[in-house]
Amino acid sequence: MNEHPDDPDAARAAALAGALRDLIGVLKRRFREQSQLGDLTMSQVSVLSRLEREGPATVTSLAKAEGMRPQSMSANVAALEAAGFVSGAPDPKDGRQTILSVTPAFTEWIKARRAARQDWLMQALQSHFTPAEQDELARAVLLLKRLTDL
Amino acid sequence: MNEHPDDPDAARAAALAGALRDLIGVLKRRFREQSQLGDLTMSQVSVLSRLEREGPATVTSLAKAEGMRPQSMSANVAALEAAGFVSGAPDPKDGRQTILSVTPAFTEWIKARRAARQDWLMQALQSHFTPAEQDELARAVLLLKRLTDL
DNA sequence: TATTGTTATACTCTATAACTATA
DNA sequence: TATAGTTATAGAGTATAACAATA
Repeated sequence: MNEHPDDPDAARAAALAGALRDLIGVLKRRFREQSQLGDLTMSQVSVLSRLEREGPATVTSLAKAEGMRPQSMSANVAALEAAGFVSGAPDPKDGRQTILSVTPAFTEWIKARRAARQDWLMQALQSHFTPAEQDELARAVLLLKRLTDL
Repeated sequence: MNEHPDDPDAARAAALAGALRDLIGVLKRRFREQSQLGDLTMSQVSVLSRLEREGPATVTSLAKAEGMRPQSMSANVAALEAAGFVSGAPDPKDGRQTILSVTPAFTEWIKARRAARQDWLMQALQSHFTPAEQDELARAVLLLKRLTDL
C-alpha cells in the first residue's frame, strides 16, 4: 500500500506532488470557465497585470517571466495590441527590441472593472475564505513561486 | 494607485486573486514542460490517480470530479485504455454505464516509476522546501479545493 | 555569430453539437 | 423523457521550424 516504506519524507512529497498536479489542472479549467475577464484569456490577463505591476517590457522578457516561448508570447501580445490594451514603441538603444506598455484605454477599462467588482475569483475569495485563510493562501502563493524559477 | 481606497478587504482579495491566476497559469506550463510522466498528459495522470485513490468510476463521475465535460473525459479515458492503463467493464445493474478501473499493468508501471523517484515535482518539493513548508502547502491545497466545488 | 521578433504550421486539450443505446 | 456515452468538429493555447532585421 505504501510506495515509500522506508522514507516517510518521500511519501509526503509524493502525496503533495500528486495533490498539487490535480489541483492546478482542475483550477485552471475552473478559472477559464468562470473567467468573466471580457474577451481576454488568462495568459493575456497575466501579461497585462505584469506590465501594470512591473512597467514596460519586451516580448522576450515577458515570455521568460511567464514561462512560455517568445513565439507564443508574440501571439498573446498581438491580441492585446489588437484589443488596444498594449502598445509597442521601438527601443532607441536597440533596434531589435520593442518596448511594450499598457495603454490609457487599458487603465480606464481595468479601473471600471475593479470598481464594478466583476471578478468572480475575487468575490469567491472574499465570501468563502476568512482573512486568516486568505493570508495563508498568499503565503502559499509565495512559496509556490519558488517552483517557477527552478 | 489603490483601486479599493475604502475597502482594504476587497484590496487584499483582489491582489490574491491576481496572484493566484498568474501562479496557476505559470505552474500549469511549468508542470507540462517538466512532465516526465511518460506519454501521459496531466489530465490523464489526474484520472489515474483518482481511480487509484477512490476506486472504479464512470466517465460521467470522473468528468464531474475533474471539472470537465463527459465528452472531454471520454477522450482522456480512451487514451488511457489505448495505453493499457485503464479497462472498462459494463455495469451489470445499468447497461448504460461502464465501470472504469486501473489495470495491473498500470499498477506495475506506477510502482516502478515511484521506486525510481522519477517525478520532477516530487524531487523539487523534497529538495527545495522544508517539511514545514510542505505542510503549509498541503494545507493550502485543501483550502484551494474549496474553489473547486463552488 | 548571437539576439529580437515574426510568420507558418502542427499538436494538445477542452468545448459544443448531434447521435445511439439504455433506463 | 432522461441519462450514459460516443463521434465529429471547432476553438484556444502553446510548441517547433524557418525566417528577417539588428547587434
